[in-house]
Amino acid sequence: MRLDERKRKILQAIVEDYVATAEPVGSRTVARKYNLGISPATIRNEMADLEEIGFLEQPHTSAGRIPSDFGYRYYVDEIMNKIGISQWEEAAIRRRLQARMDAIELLAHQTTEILSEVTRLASVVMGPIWVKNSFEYIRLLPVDREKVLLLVVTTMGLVEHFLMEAPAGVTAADLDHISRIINRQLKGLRPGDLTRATLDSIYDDLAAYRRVVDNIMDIVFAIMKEDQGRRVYLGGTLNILEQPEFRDVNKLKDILSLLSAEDKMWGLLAAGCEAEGLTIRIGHENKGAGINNCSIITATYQVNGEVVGTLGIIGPTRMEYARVASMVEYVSKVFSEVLSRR
Amino acid sequence: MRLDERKRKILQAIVEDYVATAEPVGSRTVARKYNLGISPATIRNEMADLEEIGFLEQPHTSAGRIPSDFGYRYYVDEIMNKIGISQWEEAAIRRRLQARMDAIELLAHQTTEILSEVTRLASVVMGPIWVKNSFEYIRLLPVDREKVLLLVVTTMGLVEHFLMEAPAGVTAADLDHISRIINRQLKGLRPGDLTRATLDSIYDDLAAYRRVVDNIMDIVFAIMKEDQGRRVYLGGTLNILEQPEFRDVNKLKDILSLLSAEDKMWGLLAAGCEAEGLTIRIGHENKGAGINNCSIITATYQVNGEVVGTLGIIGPTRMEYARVASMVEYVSKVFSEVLSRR
DNA sequence: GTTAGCACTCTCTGAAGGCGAGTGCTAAAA
DNA sequence: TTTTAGCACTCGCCTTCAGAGAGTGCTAAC
Repeated sequence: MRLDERKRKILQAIVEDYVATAEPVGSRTVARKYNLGISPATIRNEMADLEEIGFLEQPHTSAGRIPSDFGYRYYVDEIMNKIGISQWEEAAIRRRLQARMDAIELLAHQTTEILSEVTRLASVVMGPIWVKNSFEYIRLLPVDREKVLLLVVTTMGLVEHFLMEAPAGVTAADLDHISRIINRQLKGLRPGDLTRATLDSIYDDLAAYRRVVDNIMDIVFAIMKEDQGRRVYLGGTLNILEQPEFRDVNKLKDILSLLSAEDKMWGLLAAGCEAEGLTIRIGHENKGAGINNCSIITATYQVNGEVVGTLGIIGPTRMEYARVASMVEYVSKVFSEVLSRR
Repeated sequence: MRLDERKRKILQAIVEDYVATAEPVGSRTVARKYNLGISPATIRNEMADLEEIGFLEQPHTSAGRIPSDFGYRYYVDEIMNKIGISQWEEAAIRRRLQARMDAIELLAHQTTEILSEVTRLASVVMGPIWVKNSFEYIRLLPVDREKVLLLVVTTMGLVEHFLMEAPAGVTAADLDHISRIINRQLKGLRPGDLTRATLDSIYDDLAAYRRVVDNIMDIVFAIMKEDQGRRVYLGGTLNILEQPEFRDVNKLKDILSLLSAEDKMWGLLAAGCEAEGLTIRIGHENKGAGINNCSIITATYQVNGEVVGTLGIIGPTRMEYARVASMVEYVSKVFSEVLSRR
């Protein structure tokens, strides 16, 4: 199907305007916004033609036109310009995908999923606060010609392990040397304590192993950097749609914007951290947050006996407190166990 | 604040009815559904009292009552029965939290998040199909007195690693022996090929190491079991709320039920697997699925050159095809790279 | 102290009518 | 022959209004 230039231009204008506004596009709009040098009446004629061959549709007699599936298809195949994405966007995507995720992050994610599944509410896990946690030591174990296992152990007995690549020339003795130096420099450091000077000093001492050390410090740094703990994991956010109180679009917007504001969520969850165990906050008791008609049930969780965070659910004040509280409590118990055992 | 028994009963009835129905509760309803042996008129009097002390509210003059925040607070503190959760539920939670998640799962999750962030649409990653993948070998490396590193290598060059506990008595020689036996039995097996007989045979040969072998086979089994690949990862589902086409609650329900139906989603995504590279399916072109007005853009991803799955986004037919297609394509490229490099 | 009866209040629903956006057609202009 | 201006017409959206229904508060009787 071949369209003349003018029809293509009009189809393009309609598709792009509709994509941008989600409103049916009228002939006047096309004439005004896209200077094609023709009058609305002419455009109306062309639009009638485009409708006849099935590229446009009218929701009702006196509305503008919207593209049909076939119209989009033609647009995609014949009209649209394949725009590339910017270097900046590419870099952002690449960086995010290559960022290391640690085991706790994974587990937290898994936990939100379970919590929201059993409670049918939106769930939250506050990433652990590591204030009382500090660097203990790393170990490097050769696995095969190109792979080395890195273990990072902290005072709370948590172990993170990573399989990394290493140039073939690095021997077991080299690895021993590297880990000794790093351990001496970092021993006892808390998240946030890692300074530029320490890093430089390590690189000086290990100049010969630049590539391997790069890899190691990448990981150690990711584990030790301060803001890592300030994460909030969300799950089951779609469950809130099931609640009749959120039929109202405005209330929905309110709670969604709260949920996606990490700092506010952090504040709300940290409040539950004061007392060990279960906390139920009903409606206005969640002060500060711009939410009404919502309750939050949280329970603290522990790593090796120390309270390091909270997890729980958010739902309308109208909720089955007894059932949900038991669920939250139990999940926090198992979560603590699983964390402590690693 | 002390309430007499009858007021407690009435408050309880109202809270529980309102929790269940989300409708203001009238005196008639309380009298009919909760046999308290008193008439609606009496209940009305009591309700007026409860409203006066702030435990109940009236949305408007001639509606039933709903609990206030204080009412819920009293209910939670003084009335509700702390019901435990069933053993069955406990077991389910525990099982889910202790289930192993492999590295690909983690990466897939991360990828959906990135995709939906850059496109502002709901994103999907179809878990890899491992048909052309088979078991190559495991390696067991002692890490310290109680920990052993398990590496599972498959023909596509993928390596999964796990840190597991082992009884102190197991020596390096033992581990060597164990891995030799397991490797001989499993070599070349595909996902789904692992039979009961093979398992039994392994346990026979390694009866002495029952506990360690249990741990290992747990992991290997998780990696090799057939349906593992049939997973679909979702991300950014809340983004669909931003689209004006889903203001309509029914359309919203439609797409949400589609998104949560894993088998249907799998079908839709597998369709994009036929041709390597980018696939754009507009509206009705997504046949079979009960969705209208939705388009799906997917791109295949590879592990070491082999196409093993697809990832992409779902949004209204009204979408910025050019921009979104570029994003999906680029993410699939980086995802392939990251997967292949491990 | 409890209950039946009754007037009253307030929301919800559907119908009716006005408004406005946008079309299709016709006839004139280029 | 193509383009444009003019105009009547259509149809969804919004507001208004009345009737129905649910639930209350008050009063008087039990």
